[in-house]
Amino acid sequence: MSDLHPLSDHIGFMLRRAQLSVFQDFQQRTEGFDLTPAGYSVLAILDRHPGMRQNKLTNLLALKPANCVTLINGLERRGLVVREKIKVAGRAVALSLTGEGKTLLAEMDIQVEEHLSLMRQRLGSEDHAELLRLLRKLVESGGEALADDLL
Amino acid sequence: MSDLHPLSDHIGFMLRRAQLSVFQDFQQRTEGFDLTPAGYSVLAILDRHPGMRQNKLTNLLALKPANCVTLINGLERRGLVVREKIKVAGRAVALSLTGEGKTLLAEMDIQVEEHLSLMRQRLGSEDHAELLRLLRKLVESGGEALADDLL
DNA sequence: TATTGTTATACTCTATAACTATA
DNA sequence: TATAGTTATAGAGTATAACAATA
Repeated sequence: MSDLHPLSDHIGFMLRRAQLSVFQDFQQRTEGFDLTPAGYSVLAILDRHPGMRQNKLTNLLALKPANCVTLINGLERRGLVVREKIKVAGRAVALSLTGEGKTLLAEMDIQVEEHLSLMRQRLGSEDHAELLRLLRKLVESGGEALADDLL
Repeated sequence: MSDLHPLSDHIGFMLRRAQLSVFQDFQQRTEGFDLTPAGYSVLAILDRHPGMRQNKLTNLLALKPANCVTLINGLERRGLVVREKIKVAGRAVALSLTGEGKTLLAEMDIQVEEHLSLMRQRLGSEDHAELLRLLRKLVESGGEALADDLL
């Protein structure tokens, strides 16, 4: 097992390298949509869970609240997302996609699906599924809930 | 398969989450050494491959040359690494650890081994090996050579 | 003169603390 | 007054282009 690269069995290093490779393909394919992976994530989540609070979104994406604000501001300014005040606690806000947001997401999803396809192709279907399983296991074993109490 | 988190089968998203989790543990355990994961990587590689050129290091770590300079500057200023001019081509430089660099690395490696142990424990030995294999496969299938022509 | 390294700089991401608004 | 969000700001990480030094 290659002692060639002394870091090739450091999980953190390999995760970084893998992420680099995957993000690069993602970004190339979604050029022109002017959405970072993070921005895309927001749209993708709000599409399936409209009315989600910023709070919750922050947890699901593992962002800091302050940075989430900036992210949403940008999406709102572009008319992709709306904030609606709700009466639950404090300053709470419900987030949803606008029609424009849904449209953009749908268009972008075509590219994203191709991206996911290529990743699956690069690994082979079986290994691809296995990798996802292992990543979930790693994250969850670290005490991070992936889906938390989603609702 | 949880449609709970709409992104849990996006490889890029999961890689980010996993890296977050792994790096967090790495950083906690190596607090006090005042070395980022990148800085550690440099020491670890130079320890096993003394005399390596900056050039090559840049490739192995997937850094930009300009950023590698800054990184090495810091390590050199701290007396952990030395640059020696060599006569190959252009401005070429050979990098090596100083005694101090070796000492620091050795101390840090104790913590790093504990970190790697925990990761192995979190996944189980078998899954841990499997994850490494899949990450390597993913990176290499992306056209990135992990060990290149290392020498 | 091609190769390698360096400088300067800017942009994005992430992190922290202090502040605001509302049930 | 606890909760949710916001502002301001600083630091790390990463990217690009133009430049310098040497075989």
